[in-house]
Amino acid sequence: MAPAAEDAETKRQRRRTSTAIKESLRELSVQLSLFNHQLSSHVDLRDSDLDCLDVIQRHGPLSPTALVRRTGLHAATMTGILDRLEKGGWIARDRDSVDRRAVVLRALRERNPEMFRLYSGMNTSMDKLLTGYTVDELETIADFVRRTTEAGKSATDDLTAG
Amino acid sequence: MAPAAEDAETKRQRRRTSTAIKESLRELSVQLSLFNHQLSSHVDLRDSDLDCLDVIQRHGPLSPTALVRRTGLHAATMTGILDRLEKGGWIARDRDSVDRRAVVLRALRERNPEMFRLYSGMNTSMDKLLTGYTVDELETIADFVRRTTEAGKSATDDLTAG
DNA sequence: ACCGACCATATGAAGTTCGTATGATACCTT
DNA sequence: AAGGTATCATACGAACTTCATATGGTCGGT
Repeated sequence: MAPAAEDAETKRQRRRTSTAIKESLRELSVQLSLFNHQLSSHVDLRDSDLDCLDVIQRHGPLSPTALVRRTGLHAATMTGILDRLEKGGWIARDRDSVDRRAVVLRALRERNPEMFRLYSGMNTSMDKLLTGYTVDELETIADFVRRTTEAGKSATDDLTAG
Repeated sequence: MAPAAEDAETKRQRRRTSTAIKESLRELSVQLSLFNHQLSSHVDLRDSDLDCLDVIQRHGPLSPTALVRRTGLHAATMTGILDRLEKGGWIARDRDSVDRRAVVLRALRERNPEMFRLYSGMNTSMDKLLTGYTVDELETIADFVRRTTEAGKSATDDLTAG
């Protein structure tokens, strides 16, 4: 925890490091986006398709409308994304048993090994990188990443609305 | 620093936390990509355009070819991206004074305030979030973000080549 | 049983992507 | 110094993607 009061030098350092983190985070974002782009082209999908696939895997099963709300993408665009994901065998579209207008998106597992292989370089690098930290540091990092994701979600929602 | 030897319980915890970090990182990546998408549409650009703009701002001035190499995007696609960035007043294309085939890309500052405003929500959230950490924790985080970016760069290059 | 709301997708215009072609310039080899 | 090859940025065009709007089916309240 940060102490109740900090001396001037500490405050200066805090400000400098915070700025560095925010700048690096933007650079990380760019780099991950380029990584994602390479990933996409290797499996014959567009960049956002993988984003949607990830949401379906993580938070599914869910409906196209729910996915539209969560991602902020256009509904008609989503139909195209889901067409590609379905054609590629990444997801299934099931009819909702209750609401017959609705569709339920379910992630399939068939192509996971293929995906895992594309991730293996990044995965190995991360494992190596993480061994350099204490368990306490790892928990700090885990917490930071989770909370930054939350911040990203709010910021995205604000832009989607505004 | 991690101690030379860890007991079994600590090892278990380390493994669990590392996995959590990697999973959260993927989620962060998705969230940042969706944020980036909203950002892009607000300034009438495509997602990758902002990635390229960021690289030009951070590592420029540089040539289209250098940018193609750094990002792994297709050269013909890059022409389109640069057309949009130039038309929008984000960058200038200067002729290289030495190599007359070449072009040098230079970031302009005119629209930075506009961009800054779109970032302000995320920026404020991050500032709030970061006050919850000690200076030592902040440095751990800064280091982690930098090294993860490096890992991402290598992993991207591997996919681009392979 | 109606009616307004909602769900997913169809439609088509405008724009994007990417393999390949082009024209200009640089540089190496002899 | 001239020829040939490589490299630079962009043009071209076919295939595809995106998105505003339209459509047809289904739901739920009254």
